[in-house]
Amino acid sequence: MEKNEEYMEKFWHTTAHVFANALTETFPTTKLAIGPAIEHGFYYDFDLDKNLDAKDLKVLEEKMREVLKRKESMIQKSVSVSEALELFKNNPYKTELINDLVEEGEKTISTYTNGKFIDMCKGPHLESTKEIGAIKLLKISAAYWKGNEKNKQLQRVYGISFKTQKELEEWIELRKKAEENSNIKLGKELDLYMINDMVGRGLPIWCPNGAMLRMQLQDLLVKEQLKQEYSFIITPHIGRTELFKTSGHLANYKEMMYAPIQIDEDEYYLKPMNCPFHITYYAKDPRSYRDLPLRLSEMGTVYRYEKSGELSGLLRVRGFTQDDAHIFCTPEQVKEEFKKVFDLVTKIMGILKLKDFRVRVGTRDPNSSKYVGEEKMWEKATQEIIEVLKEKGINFVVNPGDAAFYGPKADIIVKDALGREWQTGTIQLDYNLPERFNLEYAGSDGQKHRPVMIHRAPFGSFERFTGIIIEHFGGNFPLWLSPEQVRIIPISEKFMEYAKQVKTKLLEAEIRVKLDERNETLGYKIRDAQKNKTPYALIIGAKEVENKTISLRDRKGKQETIGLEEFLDKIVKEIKEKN
RNA sequence: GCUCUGGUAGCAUAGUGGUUAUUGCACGUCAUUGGUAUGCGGGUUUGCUACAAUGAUGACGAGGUCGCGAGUUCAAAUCCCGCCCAGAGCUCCA
Repeated sequence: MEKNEEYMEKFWHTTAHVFANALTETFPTTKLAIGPAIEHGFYYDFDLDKNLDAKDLKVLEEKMREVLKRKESMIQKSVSVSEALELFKNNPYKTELINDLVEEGEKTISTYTNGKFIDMCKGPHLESTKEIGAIKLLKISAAYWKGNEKNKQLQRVYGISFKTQKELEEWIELRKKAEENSNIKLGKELDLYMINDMVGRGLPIWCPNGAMLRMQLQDLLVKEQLKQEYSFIITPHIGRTELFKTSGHLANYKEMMYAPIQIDEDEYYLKPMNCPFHITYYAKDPRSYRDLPLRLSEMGTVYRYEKSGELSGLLRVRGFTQDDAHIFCTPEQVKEEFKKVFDLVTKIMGILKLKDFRVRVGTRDPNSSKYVGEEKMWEKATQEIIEVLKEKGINFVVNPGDAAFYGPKADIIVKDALGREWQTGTIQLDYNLPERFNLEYAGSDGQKHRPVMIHRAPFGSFERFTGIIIEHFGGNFPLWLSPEQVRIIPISEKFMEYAKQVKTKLLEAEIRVKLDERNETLGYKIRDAQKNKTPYALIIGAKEVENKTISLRDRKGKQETIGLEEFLDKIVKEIKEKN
């Protein structure tokens, strides 16, 4: 049933009409806005003076079933614009939509009728509502009319439907499974991170397991960046007002920054970005074209104000560490540097089995004044990004108006193991900041020139990226990434001595290993290792001690007996290959 | 910030006005045990096979001003108000 997208769209769209029908019958004062089918199910936005709650949803579900029992046909009818305006004269939203359509050149308006209920809609729909056998209303939320925060807030109800009750139940079951993978749930279960009220919202503490995971990701980045001749620097978390004034952050980014801190006679701001500090380093010495490109990297912690409702587990926080770098180069080097960044991204995502990524190019919104710098520079920068993407054969879309205030950007969007898409990293070209800070280098002609900056963060932030990685792997991290790689389980205390020898040997080989010394049953300890998603459990008993072997059990339950040395070779190789 | 739903021990839960707030896991002590999680069934033997459900040896112990603060009441985890926090969604975004 899910396979035929076109059919499901019709199916859910028709269900949306059934919902609207039930809604208007229950609450006749409802003013309907729009109600499309979405990837899984449908929603309907409407204006109603009463805020609906969960009880109302139950009532509405019942009403929908009544509507469905009538088994009405969906009848399409095109009417003239004036007829449509008359038909929907009491509904300001439909009226606005009709006027929009007229502006786009439409001469007639399409409507659909089932029974007594009529809605403006271009379709297509099912022939009859009788095909819908099971419905469920999922949640209520607020949504802005036409998606604009400035517009009136409407109520939105999400729902889904299927042909049979069985399919509905299967879908609910599937949804539950996806929830099992949530970074919030797994973060708790695997003791990866915590968020504490007293510390503050949006400010996670990384627990040892999570910290290890993050350090491994960082290690991967550091090593790959060294291969591309990056340098690393470390900068402070706060800086004086003057710095952020010069950078333009106070003029363009202030609503994302926290209130200043008074220190002696001066005002300091928590840094929302690392760029001003990196630029300051660049400006320290006179630069020559021979120094460029200068690739400056920092795992830089920044603080940004996020509206309270936007915070979510590790995915959206208020203090986070970016895998930041700024590449200072000549205008001629921009394309080459851009290519190298994409090579880095491709390589790293490949290692993390996130091969299916695409790029969204954010360009300037011609009608907005929030940007700094000349239009010509923007055009050049945008052009260069697109050229590189085309040359590399990377999938991309252009999203006008999505640029940073200092330059166009390319956001990286990855698809995880469950097929969900996440925005992770970002690459931004910047012709503006070098200008504002009056950066220069001496060219081969002996003249002063202006360098170009590329801001880039392949992961975006360790917080968000780790959150995505948790969900992507469902907690079953590859061996090299696992906080605990091996758990040693002796069958009884009698074998503890050999177990300790094995532990020492593994520790010497830089393997993250724990020895379970608790006085619990073998079954309990095995179960515990499996629950913790530890890649390998080593069971050690009389046979193993005698033969200098270990009994190996992976987290899926597969077992084998192999020699200790053989195991060491195997695991070291596996870690090195990052499989 | 807005909408809805929630907040009971480390985690997960029961409890809608009436003694000392329920249960499981986790934690501690002791005991028991030990070969690949547990339960039940089957045969035959000490290792298999089939089915089913789910985070599991026993006893004891410890753990909670029921998110916070006012209010209603003889009596509040329970009803009312305010605030805080979380989740989902809108908007925004690394």
